Amino acid sequence: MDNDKDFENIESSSQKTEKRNFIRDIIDDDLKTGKYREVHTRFPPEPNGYLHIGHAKSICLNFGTAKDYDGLCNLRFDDTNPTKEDVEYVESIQEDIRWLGFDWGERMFYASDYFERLYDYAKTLIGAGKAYVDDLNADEIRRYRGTLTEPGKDSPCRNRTVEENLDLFERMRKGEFPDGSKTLRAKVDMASPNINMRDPVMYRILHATHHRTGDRWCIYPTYDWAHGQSDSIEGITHSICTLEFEDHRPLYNWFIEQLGIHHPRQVEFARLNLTYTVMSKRRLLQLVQEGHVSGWNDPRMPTLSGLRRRGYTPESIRLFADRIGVSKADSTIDVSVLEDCLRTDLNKRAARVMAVLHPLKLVIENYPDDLVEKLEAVNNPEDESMGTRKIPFSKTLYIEHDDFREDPPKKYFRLSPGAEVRLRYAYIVRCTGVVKDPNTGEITEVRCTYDPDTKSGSPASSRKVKGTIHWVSAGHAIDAEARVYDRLFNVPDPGGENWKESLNPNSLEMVKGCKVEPGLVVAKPQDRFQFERLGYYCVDDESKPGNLVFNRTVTLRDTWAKIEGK
RNA sequence: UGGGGCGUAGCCAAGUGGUAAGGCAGCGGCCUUUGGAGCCGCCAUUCGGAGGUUCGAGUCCUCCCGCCCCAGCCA
Repeated sequence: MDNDKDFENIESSSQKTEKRNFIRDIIDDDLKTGKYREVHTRFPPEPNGYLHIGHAKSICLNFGTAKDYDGLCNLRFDDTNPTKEDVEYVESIQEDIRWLGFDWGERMFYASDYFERLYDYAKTLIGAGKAYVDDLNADEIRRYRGTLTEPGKDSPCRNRTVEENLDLFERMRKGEFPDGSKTLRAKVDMASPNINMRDPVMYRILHATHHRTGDRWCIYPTYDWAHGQSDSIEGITHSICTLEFEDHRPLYNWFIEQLGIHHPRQVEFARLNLTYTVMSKRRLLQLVQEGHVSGWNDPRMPTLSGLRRRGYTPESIRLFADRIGVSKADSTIDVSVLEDCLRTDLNKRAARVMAVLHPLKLVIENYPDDLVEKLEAVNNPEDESMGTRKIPFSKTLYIEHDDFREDPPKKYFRLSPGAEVRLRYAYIVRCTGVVKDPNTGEITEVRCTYDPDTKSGSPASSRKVKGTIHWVSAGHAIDAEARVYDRLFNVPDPGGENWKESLNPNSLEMVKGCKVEPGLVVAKPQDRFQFERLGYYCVDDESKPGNLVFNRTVTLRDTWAKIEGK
């Protein structure tokens, strides 16, 4: 409930007034004509991998649409292939959907719940002369299938009697035949221009242990056979799926019609593609297995667990799903859309804090040696209710290395010899010089003087200076590590066979020796902050008291980088 | 070249015969103790192309072009 409220607050204006898309048009029509009386959808993942942002689009669509129409959405695991599936995945999938903010109530199902029923349905089809046991092996089936331009030809087994088919099918179930030696096929049309109708396989023999049914079965339904009937059994009204299943729809309809059971309506939409990443399970699995990333939840991964660890919020992902819309046109969304959704959300709720990633010592020559002032800082200028805090200020500070240039370019508003800058929430200082390492020439310290009249909040503080920089007090700051993430790939579309060549070698920079304001001692994993002027960071799961680790979630919009880049 | 889909701005996307919403990106400006945020403005005489119907076409018709998917006992 809270989530919904927050979410609505994010997107205030025009966009959220009404979500329009072709699927809602279809539903409106079905409701109006009385084809269906309510809306019942389902999200049907195969538990063979972790969910990614593309699944999030589907989850938001299925759960979101059902909710908006006061309908229901089931979670169903399409677990028809025991050789690829695992409980590890069914657990992570549930966790990710819940985290995203959706709830399937008591309606969590498995296709394997229906194995017995599917078996009976199959016998019904056999009895009606609409399915047969085939002795052809995989290779032979492929050859008999024909090609895109030539029709297939009938299997020699196609005209077995009902009795023989029934007998053989029962013996398949009993385990009398080895893997791959027989299949049950639907008897449709080997000459159909739609290859999916050329007697598709319904059951294959697989002596494999299933993560739920164990060794009870040695024949398993194919997806094509199981999916539509599972939807039907659950009373699904709208089976929303991706485009590649569009030409399977005639087959699914055929099964349903032969069986005379509840007929869901399948609607297909275009799957999500995002720039600078890959989305296929095969490739994601490869990234994990070959060690290009640390795991499924590596913060650079487009998986929900990766995005979560990176610091993405469920609200930002739901907003994203809303903004990109749904259509049937193949599309690739610019990752900046996702990033903007995140900033929109975090800007309103992340507490501001000062952190220096690359510390450079700044000494205020005319500041008393032992004085420590507690200065008041605003926690979030976007939300007054988040209050203020006190931060210590002293003679020796750390500033960002980037915020000082000995030889500043034009329009550089930060510190340089002779220049004045505002120290955020503190004083205006003027740079008086630098101290260099006599051997390396490296700047080890910046010297400055401060103007005591310009303390933040005092009347004279209204004096304008061009720049404001962040800082921490050297004697009070605590150490931290920052993991600065960048896009996983160097190119917008890492497609083709050589996709791994465009992996970004600099997608992770470990920055040790960061200095952060003392209040952060209490930060716990998943806490999110805005490091002022730098970006949004969240505490990593590996972070421990005394060994703080922050992940950079996303940078702030950086106008200066843009100017300097030109 | 069989079948199924899809083409509206750099990227998405509304639009349902009445004169091209919105978002992201980009570009100007205002404002600012975050080069953040916010605010204002600009950004499609035209909807893949060509014909046709109509007083009127992104929407209807015809032809053409381009892109995606399908020949797993994967999903």
